[in-house]
Amino acid sequence: MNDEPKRYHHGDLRRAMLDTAMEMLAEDNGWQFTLRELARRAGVSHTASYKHFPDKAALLAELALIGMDRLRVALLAARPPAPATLREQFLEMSRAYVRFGTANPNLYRLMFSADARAAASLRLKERGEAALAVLVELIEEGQGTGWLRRREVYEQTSAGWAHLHGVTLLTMDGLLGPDTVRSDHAAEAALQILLEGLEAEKS
Amino acid sequence: MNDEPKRYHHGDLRRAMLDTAMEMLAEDNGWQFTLRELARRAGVSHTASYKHFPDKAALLAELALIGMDRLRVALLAARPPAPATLREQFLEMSRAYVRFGTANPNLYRLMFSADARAAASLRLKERGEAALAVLVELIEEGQGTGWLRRREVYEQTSAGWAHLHGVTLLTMDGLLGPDTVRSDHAAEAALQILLEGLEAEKS
DNA sequence: GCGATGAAGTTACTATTGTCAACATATGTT
DNA sequence: AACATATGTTGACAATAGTAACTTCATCGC
Repeated sequence: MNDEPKRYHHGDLRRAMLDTAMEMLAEDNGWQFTLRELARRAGVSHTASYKHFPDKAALLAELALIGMDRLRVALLAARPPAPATLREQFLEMSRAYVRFGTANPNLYRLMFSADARAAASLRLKERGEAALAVLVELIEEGQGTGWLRRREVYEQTSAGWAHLHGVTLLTMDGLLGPDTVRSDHAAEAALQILLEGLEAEKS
Repeated sequence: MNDEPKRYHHGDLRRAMLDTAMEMLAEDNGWQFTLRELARRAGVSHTASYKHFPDKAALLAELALIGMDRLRVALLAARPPAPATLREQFLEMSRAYVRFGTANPNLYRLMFSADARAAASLRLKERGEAALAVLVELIEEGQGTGWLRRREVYEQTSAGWAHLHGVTLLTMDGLLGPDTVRSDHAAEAALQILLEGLEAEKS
C-alpha cells in the first residue's frame, strides 16, 4: 500500500468508492447521494463506477452487506468477558445493537431498506442472520442453564431481534420516550421488559 | 360528487392526487414514483401538484400523516367488544398493528422514513402518538387492574411500540421466522413473549 | 522483449426528473 | 361587469442514472 498518489488506473477504485460512499451515507441525505458526486469525491469520472457495480442499487446493496458485517463485529466486541452472567452478556450486546443503529442511522436504515433488499435479498438475509448468530447462541445456552424459559429457540430469537430492531429505529426517529431526554431511559427499560418476557420465572 | 367528467378546474385535485399517490405507493417502487407519472394518472399537467404541495417531500409527508390516521382507525376497529379481557384486547390490537403494516408495506415504511420525517417531523410524531393512544390507555388500565406489572407507563409503552414496530418490519422483510412458512407463527410467538414481559407474575 | 487481449477509465449522448417562471383560465366577491 | 385570486398549463433549466464508443494501461503467452 501507500503507492504514489496519481495512478492512471487508481489501484483499487472499487474499495475506494465503497469507502467514500460509506462516508457520504453518514451525511444528511442518506443514500440519496448522487453517483456523480461520489465519483467527484473519489476523483474519477462519473461513469467509472459502472465498471465495478452494475448500477446504483448494487452499490447500495454492497454497503448494506458491509453494514451487516460491521454489526456482527460490533456485537461480538461488546460481549463481556468471562465472569459475566448470560444476562449481563445479553444486555450488553443488546445495548451494543441499539448503539450501532443510533451511531450509524443511515447505514442501519439502508441495511433494512427496500432499496437494498431489492438488489441483494438473499445475501442480505444470510449476512443478517450471521450477525445475529451470537444472540441465538446465547439464547440456546440460556435455555440450557435454565435462565430462559423453554420455548422454540426461533420464537425467542424472533422476539428478541424484533424488539431490538424496534427500539433501535424508534430511538433513531426520536419516537421512543415521552421526550428526547428520557429516550435513553426508555430504551433501557424496553430492554429490561424484553428480558422479563424471555426469562424463566424466578424460583 | 359524480360531476361531469371534464372540469377545467378538476374540483378537488388535492384530494385526487393524494388518492392516486396512495395507489402508486402500493406498487413496486414505493414512494419512488415520479411526480410526472402521478400527474399523468390524475389527468393533469406535470406541474399541477405545485399548486397544492410545495414539493414532492411535502406530498409524501402528507401521505405519511394519512397513514398514521389509518393506523389509528385500524387499531380502534380491531378492539374486541365487551366481554373480552384486557389481554385479549391487547393481543387483538397488536395483531391488527402488524397486519396493517404487512398489508401496506410501503405506506408503513414511508410513515417512519427519513424522507417523511424531514418534511413533517413534528406533526408526524403527534399523529403517531395519537395512533398509539389506544394501546397506552390499555396499558394504564392494565396496571390499574393488576394485570400488568407496575412500572412507568411510558416504559411499557415504549417497549410495546418498539416490539410491534420490529415485528411488523421484520415480517415485511421476510426476516422473522426461520423461513417464510413459519413467519406468521414467529410473529404470534413474539407477541406472546412481549406480553409475558409486561404482565405481572401469575399469582 | 513484445504484441495482443481485456480490464479500467473517459467523453459524449439520451431520456427523465424535480422545480421554476410566465402565462392562461375559471371563480367568487364587490 | 370587473377585478383579484386560486387553479392549471406551457415551456424551460439544470441535474441525474445509465449506454455506447473510444482510450489507456497492465498482464500474459510466446
